[in-house]
Amino acid sequence: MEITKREEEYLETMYMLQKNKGVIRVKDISKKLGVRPPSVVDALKKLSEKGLINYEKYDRILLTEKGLEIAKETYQKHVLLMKFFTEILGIPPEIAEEDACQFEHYVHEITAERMKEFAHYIQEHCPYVLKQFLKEHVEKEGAKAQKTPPK
Amino acid sequence: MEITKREEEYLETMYMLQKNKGVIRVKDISKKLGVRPPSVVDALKKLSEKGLINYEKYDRILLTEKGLEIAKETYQKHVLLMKFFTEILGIPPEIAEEDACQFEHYVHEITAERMKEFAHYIQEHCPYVLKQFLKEHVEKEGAKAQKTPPK
DNA sequence: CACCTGAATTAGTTTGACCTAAATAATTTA
DNA sequence: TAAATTATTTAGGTCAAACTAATTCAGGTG
Repeated sequence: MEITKREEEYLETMYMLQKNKGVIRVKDISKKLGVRPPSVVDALKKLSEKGLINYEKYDRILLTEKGLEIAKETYQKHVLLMKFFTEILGIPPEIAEEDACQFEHYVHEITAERMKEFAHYIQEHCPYVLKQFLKEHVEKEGAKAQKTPPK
Repeated sequence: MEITKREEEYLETMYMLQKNKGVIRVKDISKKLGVRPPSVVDALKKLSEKGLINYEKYDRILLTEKGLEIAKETYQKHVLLMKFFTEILGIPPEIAEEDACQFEHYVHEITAERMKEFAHYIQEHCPYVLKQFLKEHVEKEGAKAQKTPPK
């Protein structure tokens, strides 16, 4: 049984809900993924058939061992990509979030790993150059974040 | 009318065929995208309805102004991502190719642009650190490429 | 010029992922 | 606890993107 990118997304979302709210509800998945509740139920049934979650209707939803594993892997890639986009490239969080949310499902293991290594390497070996790059390219967001306007 | 990621992919492929072979054939699109010819024909009809290509059955296929524009944009992102993955991260071309092929359809303009700027910045401001990073992380491919084994 | 082959197309299905509207279950509250 | 509200589920679509099998067309060759 193949697992689709979208199913990965569902698993990751459920994992995060579990972590943050302690419980996984259809409504919350629906909200997070921007789809209607019936679509979530469809997905839950398929994930259940594939043995990635335990799901009985009107009952609580739980990730299985296998589902959890996939969710965690995906989530880790997400975090790693977010760090790269925000800390190295200086992309605003909302945009980085969207980019990461897509790329996490496609990026090869080696590429993800290399991005992490690169980030560390640069942060260690030329932090000043990185700082300078960010300063030169992140004026707008810096300005927006400014709570007290210069008088 | 919305344009899908997959349609973008078709346009990009046709653009490349046009550039390389001078003519766009169903069979070649089929081969490049790894789908059967009828699927290509389906796609061509839709793209034609959306005004992105000129297509009459059994006739030659041409990108319209609008189709060409989208194809070029996508292609440019592809090239840029390839450069980043191979020249900055040292990812092997075949893998970089696959990553780029997906990400090019999702990445935000700002992120793509920033990657380009970052690449230039690093190459200019700390080329030695970059060289060192690549040397330390690209041993395997280097070894594989070695035609004459050290005796 | 008729035939053959390979390319392109049509017809008819399938699958994933979504939707709306309507029904049912669970939970809250008066 | 009965009624009202909210959450979840079912039923019945739609749409994009693919597929196979069968058909039609175009170009080259005997």
